Amino acid sequence: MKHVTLDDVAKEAGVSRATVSRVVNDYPHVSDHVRQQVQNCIDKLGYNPHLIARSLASKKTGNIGLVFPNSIHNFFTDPYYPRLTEGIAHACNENDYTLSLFIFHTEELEKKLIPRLTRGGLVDGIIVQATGIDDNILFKIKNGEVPFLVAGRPLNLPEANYIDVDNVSGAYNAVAHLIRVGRKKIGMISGPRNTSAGLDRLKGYRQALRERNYPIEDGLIVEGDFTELSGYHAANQLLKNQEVDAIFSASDTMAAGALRAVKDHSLSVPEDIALVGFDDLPPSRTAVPSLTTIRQPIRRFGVKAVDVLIDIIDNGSPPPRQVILGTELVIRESCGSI
Amino acid sequence: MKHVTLDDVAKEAGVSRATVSRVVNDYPHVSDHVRQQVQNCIDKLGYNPHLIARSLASKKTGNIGLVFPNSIHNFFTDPYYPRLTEGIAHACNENDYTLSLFIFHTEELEKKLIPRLTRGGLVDGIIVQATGIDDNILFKIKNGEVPFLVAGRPLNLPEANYIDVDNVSGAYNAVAHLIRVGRKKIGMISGPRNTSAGLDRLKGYRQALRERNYPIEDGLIVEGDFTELSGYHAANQLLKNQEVDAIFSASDTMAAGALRAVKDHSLSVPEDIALVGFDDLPPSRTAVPSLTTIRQPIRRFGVKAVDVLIDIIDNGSPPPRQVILGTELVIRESCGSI
DNA sequence: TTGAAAGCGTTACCAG
DNA sequence: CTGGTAACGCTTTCAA
Repeated sequence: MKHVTLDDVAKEAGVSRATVSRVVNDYPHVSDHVRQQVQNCIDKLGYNPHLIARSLASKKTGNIGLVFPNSIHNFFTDPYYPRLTEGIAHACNENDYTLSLFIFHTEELEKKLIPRLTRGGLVDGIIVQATGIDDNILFKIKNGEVPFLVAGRPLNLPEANYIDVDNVSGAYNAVAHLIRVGRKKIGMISGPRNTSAGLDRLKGYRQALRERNYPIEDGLIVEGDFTELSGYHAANQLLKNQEVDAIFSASDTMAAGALRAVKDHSLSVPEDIALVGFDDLPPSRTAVPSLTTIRQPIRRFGVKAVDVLIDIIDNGSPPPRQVILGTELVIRESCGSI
Repeated sequence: MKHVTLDDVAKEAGVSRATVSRVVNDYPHVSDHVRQQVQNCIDKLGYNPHLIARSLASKKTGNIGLVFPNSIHNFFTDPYYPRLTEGIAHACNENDYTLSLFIFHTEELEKKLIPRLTRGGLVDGIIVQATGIDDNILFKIKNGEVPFLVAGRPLNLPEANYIDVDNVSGAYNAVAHLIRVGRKKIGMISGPRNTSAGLDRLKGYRQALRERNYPIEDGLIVEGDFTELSGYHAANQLLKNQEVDAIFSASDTMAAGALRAVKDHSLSVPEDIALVGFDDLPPSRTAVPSLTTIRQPIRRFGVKAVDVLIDIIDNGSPPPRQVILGTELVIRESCGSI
């Protein structure tokens, strides 16, 4: 079965190719009568526009690229990324864009594919998850011809278009809540200090303590890498060296590890240790005890990212788009306030 | 900065466009001397082939579509899908294909995009995750012009190309192991009976019992939907109505729920209840107790899927490709045999 | 309101 | 081994 082309329809309807094109694309300046007749032929022949040909002629690919650099090694371990991906995919479909997914596992793959991505006319725009200080992938993308948006505040390219959640105020609210419910010594399991999420959440923690005149001790802060296991180790360290009565974890996944560590120490949450996470991923709701956490609108984040990127594609890059989404404190059992 | 084209390079090198094309695509019949010279100009001008134009001329898009129909509502809740996606994405990149991701949340979206996908010349092939008996999306795709491969055994299209793990023998081995370690009454938390994974794992359970002359009782089988919560409810039901001393769960995620239920009943794993899961997802290793489970090679599954699809794309569809990957019993603490 | 024709940047065939 | 040239299927001016 051969592909039906614009020409076939034109011939069938006895009009020119241009006219059919106008009908397909809902352009004005076509008489109702002709439009109807052409539409009939389209239906009759089962015509579908050839998207590649359209791209070539119109110089728009209708594709958006989503890039995870090789610094993301926990794509499937942390539910955050799938959820983000889902939101972005959904929004792309809604906006008649196709989503191309690039998960770079190695630097070689990056080297090979970035040029193709940024100069190959493959995509109209790129969303890249690269907030790390050493994510030089951003510079490579920046040198290309394709507009891009960073998911998260990019530490090494402050002037780039980006979208992020308000990590500082989120963390601040988490810690402020722990103080409010009477906890005296609050430890923190931070994220990696070479990522903006890690840094900003730590900043919020410090801000809250400072504001209430709590001492800020280095020993109270242990760095994790957003994995469950690192949360477990960090919490162990905290429990062994410090008499904390609360822990703020920079992610739910690490909080799960912390919970495990607390139990291993024969302590209980929230009686002995109040625990607050960050993200509000699905497992946190069903955990025992259920986890108090900072909800970030991951799915909305994805949708908004696509909106902003499309705006950049359509309307040109400057001024820089920098969007911050709010968070929300979700109180459950683990903080001991209910 | 204008895009550098084949013509630009040709002019610069003083040869024809055709020759440059041959160099770019590593074709034979180009003298070493000319090849070298052209290559220099390519590097000098920073030429990158325009992939869309190439697609149009060569009638190959270099794109593979990965489709999750709207029946998949737990894309980000169950780590299985992200992991699969990652494997597929990786394999695509390795093979110089681009992966287009389609997550259909609604039937309307399916209606709108399937034609584009199967007749729009958007992709060279499709991998679709749709094994359910009522996944009519398969028929729509089948009616298109694009070769496709089903991830999992498609219940309603047995003659389709598909790739799956050996669910029957995997489940069989899980239950046989429980029998081997001396359990007498083995309950099962099954998957949905309108999916092949649900059905086949149930079949393996029955097979193992029958072979050892264990009675097969309906009351011992409770259906879940692969979510943690359904595992929790199913286990509760099992523990309330039956004196089981072992539970085989058709997925790790449901096993996590079962573990929670067992603890709620003040019973312990593995002393009172031996527990075996299916999948071997990362959290199962760090669970307390760690989970005995059937490991399926999810990542390899994705890689193999791409291999097979590319084979179909290159070499035509018949004969049907039906690939079954093996599984492996991973013995940890929860079955009580160590 | 419609049609003719010139691209878009490649590939692939046919001559030489 | 190399060059000329016709596709590929569509969009987009420009004229009519």
